Amino acid sequence: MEELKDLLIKIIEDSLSRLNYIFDIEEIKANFQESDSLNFGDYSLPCFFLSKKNIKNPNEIALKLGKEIEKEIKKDKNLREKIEKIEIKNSYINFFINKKELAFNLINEIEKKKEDYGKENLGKNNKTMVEFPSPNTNKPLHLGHLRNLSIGESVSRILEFYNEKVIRANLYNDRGVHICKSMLAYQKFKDELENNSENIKNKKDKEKIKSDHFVGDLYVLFSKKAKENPELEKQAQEMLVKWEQGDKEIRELWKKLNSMAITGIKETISLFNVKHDKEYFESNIYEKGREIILEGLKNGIFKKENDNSIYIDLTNKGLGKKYLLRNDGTSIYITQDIYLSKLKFDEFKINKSIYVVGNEQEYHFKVLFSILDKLKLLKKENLYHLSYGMVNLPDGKMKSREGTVVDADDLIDETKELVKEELKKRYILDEKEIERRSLIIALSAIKYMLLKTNIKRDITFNPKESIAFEGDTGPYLLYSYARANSILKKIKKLPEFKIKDLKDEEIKLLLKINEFKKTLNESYKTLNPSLIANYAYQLSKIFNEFYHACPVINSENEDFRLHLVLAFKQILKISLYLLNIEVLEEM
RNA sequence: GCCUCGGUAGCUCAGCCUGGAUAGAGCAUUAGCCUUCUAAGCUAAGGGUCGCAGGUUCAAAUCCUGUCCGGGGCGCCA
Repeated sequence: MEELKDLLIKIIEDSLSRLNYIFDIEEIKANFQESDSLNFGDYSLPCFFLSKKNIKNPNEIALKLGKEIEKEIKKDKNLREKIEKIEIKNSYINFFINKKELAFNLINEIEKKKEDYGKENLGKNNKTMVEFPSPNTNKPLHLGHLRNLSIGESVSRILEFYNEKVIRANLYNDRGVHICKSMLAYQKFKDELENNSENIKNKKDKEKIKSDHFVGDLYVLFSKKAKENPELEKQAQEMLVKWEQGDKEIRELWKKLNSMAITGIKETISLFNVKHDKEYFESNIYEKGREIILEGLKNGIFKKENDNSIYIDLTNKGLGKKYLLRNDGTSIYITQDIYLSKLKFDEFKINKSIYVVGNEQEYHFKVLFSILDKLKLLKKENLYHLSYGMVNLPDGKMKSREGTVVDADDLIDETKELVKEELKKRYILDEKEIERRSLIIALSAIKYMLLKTNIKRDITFNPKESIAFEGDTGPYLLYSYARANSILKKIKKLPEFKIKDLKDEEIKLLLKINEFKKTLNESYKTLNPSLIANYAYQLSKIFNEFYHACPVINSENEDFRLHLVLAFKQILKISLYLLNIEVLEEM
């Protein structure tokens, strides 16, 4: 395609010369554009830029130049085959490429490469760690974590598709006052929690509360109690001190609750089809990093306050003053992060580190990366904060401590139940198959909902309007896939194909399939899965239009259309794989 | 106050980087289409000061400046 573009630009250049027009080659390149409208051709050249220099009406220029180009194209056999026609519309010269040749090449390439179609070696020298979703261990995952998981996994897959070696890492924030709150509630109000079902949010199965939900319920109960009795906050702080001193009883309780939380969290992560290669625990590293800070102090990168606390002055970078060690010598959050960032590179010999973390922490990462850079420990260009927007509720932010969160497990369960109803309405299936399909469909709905919005933007999720299954949704994509499959199931062996005249719907589908590589490349460069999500939807939409306009089986063009459907199916499958959405052969 | 992200149809969002021909989808509303490959589908209609004001340009939702509104951040919290 690129070659054709260059060829055309050359022709334009020659034609302009022959007509004695004044022009600038760079201007031609800048104005020459691709188009995705069937009416305006595949490429076009607006001629306004020639108007001033040549003191002529742009329409007139387009007309003359267009004719000259047409003559030129007719002379060249290669171009004659590739360019079907050119049209002049007002000040535009529109080029229509030969779709038959495109169709032939595209379909053959997809059938040859199959699930590897679109793969590139751009990232082959990269070993990249992607860290996500790094939860706190005092509560179960919520919808915000699911967005994080969706983005982290999808980005990992996109990187792998371009041949990067990816290490998926998760950092458990398993220590701190937040855990102590759950622990304190356990000591004081455990019985109350268990005897009063109103305190238990996950009511579906009271006998067997999921372990992380139990810890989370304790946390919510703590907050409730602490409102009435502020003394509790103080006690939680005291507990943290005891924890740090290694108090045996406290440590035992901590281990117990932590393990409950982490077990439950892992179940959810695994249900979401994500598997981590490495787990870090804050409790193991929270005291580390002090040596690095002291070293930096010696080198004059950090400064000491009168009270002995240590800080870095980043005022010249607009980041202000940031403390790194307290006056009692203890670490701060960022101190351990400096340590961990370096550890990742040392342990895994990676050369790129991606942090999938919400945009509320942008300042933190700017500071972190600046410090690592100044210390010459790591280079800024190898560190990337993949920042994404918050998931909000219609009345504002989700707050764990108040219990106003959309719980991940509950959402998956509830969505699954709705899918089951839909399935029962439509098809007769045994219970096991309903279970299997409903989970896949429910997850597709949730994942797609979370990935289709540009990652930079906040999402407003309305729990009252349950997750949709129609229109721009995950199930629509799965449905389109299953539809394509049901056509292909009808034939035993794929015939050879010839391409006759193409209908608009066939051309549109071809052109959209042809866009896949470009979209994928863009999403790799920008680490933005939403581009692929939107592409998958547009592709499916065009397929459904094709489906209605062009019968396949027993049609005159059956052979070609079968191959076209197969190509569509392949591209949609790859797209969905990159979004971590599993497909169903039958809906 | 400073930094940052956003403001496009009633609602949820594409498009903006890299300016181009009538601004696109979905939901919701209305009207159609299932003896033919899966109706979780398709077709059509209505619905727009692209926050506002300037500027650059032959051409601005897109670039620049200012401004208003909203989110987030600016802790020896994590």
